[in-house]
Amino acid sequence: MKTTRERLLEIYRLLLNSLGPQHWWPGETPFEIAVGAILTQNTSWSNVEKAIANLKAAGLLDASKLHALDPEELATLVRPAGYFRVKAKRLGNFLTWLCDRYDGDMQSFEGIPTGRLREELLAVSGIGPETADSILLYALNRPVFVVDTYTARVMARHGLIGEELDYPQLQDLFTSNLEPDVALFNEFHALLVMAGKNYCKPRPHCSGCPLESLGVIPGVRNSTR
DNA sequence: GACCAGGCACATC
DNA sequence: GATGTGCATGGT
Repeated sequence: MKTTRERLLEIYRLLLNSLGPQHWWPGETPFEIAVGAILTQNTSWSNVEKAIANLKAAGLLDASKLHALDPEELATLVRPAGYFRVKAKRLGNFLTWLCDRYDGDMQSFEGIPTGRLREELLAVSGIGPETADSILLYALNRPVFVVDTYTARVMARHGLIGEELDYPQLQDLFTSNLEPDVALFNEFHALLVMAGKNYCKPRPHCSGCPLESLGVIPGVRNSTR
């Protein structure tokens, strides 16, 4: 009988072998990654790219400059990302926190415990668990496992989880069975997203998925948190 | 034209 | 505490 840890690592290897390294997160600076994390909420990355390109072209991919920008102009720039009024507001909330508390400099996070940083991010209206964790892992290299709808769908589709788990439960499945390894967490989440995009689509039923041969992970239904 | 996309806050029961 | 709804562009 394989342990949950062994099953998870088997999934990881299967995905990595078939899909290859994903080189996440697409973004040149921690700030760009954080902006992308907010803009990609329930939105395809191709749309986010257009919005970030607008910000770059305007020379505004900078916390202080964006913070000083007229909110309506910000909304116009991020329009291609969808939900643009909501996202402009959320970006503004993030910028206010970052500029007021950390002088707009994400380098200032160094030395701050991950747990405290997570709490502060979650206190920003518009930043939920996935966005906070994406920023922590991909922008700040903190060992936090990011889960999302793809993660839940891929795992459920292949019978690896027996029911719908909420965010903390799903996250706990990974973090309590894997060592806190930034590189592993980075690649694993990216691979699960790619598997979700390319194979485990909502419909039609996934086919050709690297995980089709897998069985059920026992004992994850009562994962606590 | 329907469906989907790397969520989140808020209203309502 | 659970469930429902608004938010919006752009690709398939």
